[in-house]
Amino acid sequence: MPLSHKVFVSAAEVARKAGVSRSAVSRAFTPGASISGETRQRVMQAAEELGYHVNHLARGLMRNESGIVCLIVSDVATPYRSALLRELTQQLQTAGKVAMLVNTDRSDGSVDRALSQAIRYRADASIILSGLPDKSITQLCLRNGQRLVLINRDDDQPGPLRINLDDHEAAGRVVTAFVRAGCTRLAFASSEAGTPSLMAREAGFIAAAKSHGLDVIVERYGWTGYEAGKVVAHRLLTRTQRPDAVFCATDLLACGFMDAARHQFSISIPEQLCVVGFDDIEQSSWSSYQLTTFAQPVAAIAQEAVTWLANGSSGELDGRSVKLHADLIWRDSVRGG
Amino acid sequence: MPLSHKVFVSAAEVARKAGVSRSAVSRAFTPGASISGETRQRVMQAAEELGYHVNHLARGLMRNESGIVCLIVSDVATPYRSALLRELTQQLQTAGKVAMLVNTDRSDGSVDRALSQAIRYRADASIILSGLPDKSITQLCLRNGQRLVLINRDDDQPGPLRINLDDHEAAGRVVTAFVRAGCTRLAFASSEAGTPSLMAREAGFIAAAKSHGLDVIVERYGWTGYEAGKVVAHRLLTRTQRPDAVFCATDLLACGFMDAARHQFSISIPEQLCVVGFDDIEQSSWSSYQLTTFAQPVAAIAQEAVTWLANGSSGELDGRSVKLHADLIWRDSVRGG
DNA sequence: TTGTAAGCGTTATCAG
DNA sequence: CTGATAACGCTTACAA
Repeated sequence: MPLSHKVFVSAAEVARKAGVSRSAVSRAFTPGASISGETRQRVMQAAEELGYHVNHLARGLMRNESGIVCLIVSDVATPYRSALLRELTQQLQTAGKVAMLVNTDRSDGSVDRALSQAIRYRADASIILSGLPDKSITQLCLRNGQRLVLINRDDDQPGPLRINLDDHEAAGRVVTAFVRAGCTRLAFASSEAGTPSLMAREAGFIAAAKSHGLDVIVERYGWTGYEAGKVVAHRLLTRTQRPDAVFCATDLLACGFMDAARHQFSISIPEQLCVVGFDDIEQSSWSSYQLTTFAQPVAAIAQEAVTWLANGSSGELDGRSVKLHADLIWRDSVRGG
Repeated sequence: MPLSHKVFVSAAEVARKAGVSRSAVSRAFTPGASISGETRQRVMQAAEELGYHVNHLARGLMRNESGIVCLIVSDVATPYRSALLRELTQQLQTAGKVAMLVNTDRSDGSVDRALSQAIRYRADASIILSGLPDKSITQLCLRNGQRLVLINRDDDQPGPLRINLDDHEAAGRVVTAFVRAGCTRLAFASSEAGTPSLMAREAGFIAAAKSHGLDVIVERYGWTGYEAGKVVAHRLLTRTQRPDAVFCATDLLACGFMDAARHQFSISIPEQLCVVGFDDIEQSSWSSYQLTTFAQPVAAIAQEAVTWLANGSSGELDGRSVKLHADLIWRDSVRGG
């Protein structure tokens, strides 16, 4: 138990030292407040000497605005997730907010518990990168004036800001690329996670293939990571009719897939097999992979979220649905780029 | 500007609905408080129905303990950093704390600004993963009862908990491995970041080499990442006396180094060149690299930090220095593992 | 522009 | 075990 006998210096002490009232101190630290330059100077100097910092807990209590934005995410250590996280925290900071990071696992109610945490700390908003909250808790947040951003969750509840990519359409472009490269035996490599983005990519790929008169072999395994890519590669590449083009739902999966294809099956990419991924993680640009893939517009996603948060809520249900474009980055894993 | 006309439900409302006093509500939500099972029931039900959540801003104000721990870090999107971040946030959460994430850049005073943020939110502690704070602000934190953890910063200020690895000694083990593999032309590949860990690895490597009567070629470039590894590889591998063993200060650097060596210089690893890295990021275990490297004991680091925080401060200067061991993970980038 | 005073939602203290 | 009351550190009418 921390005894912590009242250690932080308070505005009252600064006021006393500066010879002004507490309100003056408060005003000195409030951007647009009506205070004379001279008193502000005096206050600031006293604050400096005493090492005073405004208590944002108390300020948040009064203003009914904590400045905290809660980031709810699982698998933080994953390249795409951590890139998005970096972008989000940075933009949040420059917007004068502070990020609270809550890790979720894939267990039931994990996101709901995270949102409760956000409510307890009276976060101004929560940004959800993983999982989907229960409808009831979403309502609770909204009712309490806590704003919600759903990234790549493809939900249709009104209220939250929903930021999504054009996964379906992007997947169609993969088919075009494969067909142009002369591929005919298409496969889709994915995981069993079944997230909206994964489903959309799969559906879009299959639909576009069908319009070209082509079938798609779909293989899914485990969680969307490197290892899953290897497993799926084994399943796909030991078939009698081996595919000559595979769209991997994720770059991480694609890396595992390529490694297995090359090192265990001695298949050369793109000569014998074309591969496309999704996310454009850093590793995709490494010489060992040079993966053709779609770029997650992380900066744009973060900007969309942060500017929406910066503009105060205009009504109860000010949530919109934003669809962002994923650019195809051509590298060397598909013939005829 | 959010109008947010007092939306969150307060303890008073719960008290009224449950027909008890506010204190009863408070007690119902305080683990070891003296309250009868029956009233707790009544309170909890009313709270449930109203959607009440304890306001941690107010609680923190009273208890003088916010439950917030501030994580100060740059380059969050980097594999090793994000892995440590995941571990830290998870363990913090299970310890009942909540993580506040503050991103720093490499500019001057960046860490100090981050610490100010931590102070404003009255964080119970700050964990610093990058950079080093100014001595004055460190003192300010300590004086205010805010605890400090420095990870891999190798500082000697009293007060904070300092968690470091045995970098120097580990680097010595690399030399042994290289010598055993029959290597004689040693090189050290690093960046210009000049962090304590990097310096320790370099010094340890050179010292151990000298004790074997060997010289070390040192090459440093830019910031510690994949690209730097490629640049350093170019410099090292175009020498007339090409090294036959290189210790890379970081796995990310090693990946870039290996890719350049193999794809641009057609050097085979480990036959013609032995490589060792540091960190054991996920990519090091991928088939394309199979890098022999040192494992950062991220779980142990996080545990050390969290348990120290959990045990309340026993005095002003309760900081200790902890030295953790980095295990050498043998893979295929060194001959004769 | 400034000071006074009220109030934000809690918890701690102290009677009962 | 329970309820009133006084803090906690701040902001913000309101009045001067």
